[in-house]
Amino acid sequence: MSDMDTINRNILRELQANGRISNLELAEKVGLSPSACLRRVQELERTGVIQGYRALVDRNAIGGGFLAYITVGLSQHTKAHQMAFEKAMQRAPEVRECHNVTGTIEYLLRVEVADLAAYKHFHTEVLGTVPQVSSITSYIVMGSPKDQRA
Amino acid sequence: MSDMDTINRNILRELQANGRISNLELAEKVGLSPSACLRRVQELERTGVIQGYRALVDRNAIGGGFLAYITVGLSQHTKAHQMAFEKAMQRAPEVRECHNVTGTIEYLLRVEVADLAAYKHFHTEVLGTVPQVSSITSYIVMGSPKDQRA
DNA sequence: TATACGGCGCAATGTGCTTGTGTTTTGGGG
DNA sequence: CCCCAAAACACAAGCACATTGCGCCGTATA
Repeated sequence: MSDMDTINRNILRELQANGRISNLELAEKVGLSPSACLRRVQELERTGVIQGYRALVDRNAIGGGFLAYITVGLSQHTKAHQMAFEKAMQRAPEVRECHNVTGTIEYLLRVEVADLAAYKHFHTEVLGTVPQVSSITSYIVMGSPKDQRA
Repeated sequence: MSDMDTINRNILRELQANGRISNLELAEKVGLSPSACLRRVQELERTGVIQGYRALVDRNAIGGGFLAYITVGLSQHTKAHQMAFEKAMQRAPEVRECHNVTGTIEYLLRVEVADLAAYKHFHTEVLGTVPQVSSITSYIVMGSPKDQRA
């Protein structure tokens, strides 16, 4: 296991801010030689601390300008029903995140679609056709004052 | 504006899956020469379609193993109060996302902390000290069957 | 103190990025 | 149907960077 010293924390912070920073620049920022820095990054990747790298794409530019969070309650809480629901969410491309949560409902979804019409389609044709869904509450995102998704 | 043809869509798809793919490999996957591919990527970056690159870090490895979504309702809906609340969220490092949403509440937060104790601290010391907060509902994430955050 | 070990810096090598240039393709008008 | 202009592409050279082997040093252990 790679120990979490200050240098590693700095490396992760820099890579979270800019995943494509060159190893040279990264090494300088954290105060290491390029080789030592690279070895630490590779170790972090190998041990799974760094799970991968993603490009951040503007949703509006690719027809995903409509964003909503949805809470979903199930009428039955058996493992089989949960698995069935989760499978359905896996298949739906509009669903970007599906969290199993505590509270008055069971699931919290993040849904990205092109527009309100597409959202209605998802709401009725996708969520509406999954059995055991007992409650659906939509929270349409009007803006995100803070968004550090990575 | 860079037009969204099939090649560009493929480029974005590949970069969302692997933000550090080499330009050579990316070019081969989308069926272009390396130079043409690089020019398209640069154009996408220049026009803001690609907003940046991030490393995906395992939260458990850096002491952020406790994840929750929180819905927040305000007692007053004036612009000044909203701004004050958003400012407070900007300052709180535990808050990774803050969405302004429609519905029975005003805000949806994504909060990442180390453990339940840290969560309690955030709940009482941070959220509890912001005026105009009238309702707080926590949805603690037990698992994420699907997570395509990027 | 001797020794083993882990982490680091240095240097050389290979790989990929990057840009200028010529070529091909595409679209509109004669 | 052909021609021309503009955009997109492939090719190649130069260069920067990633990558790896090696020796050094500082620390822990017996």
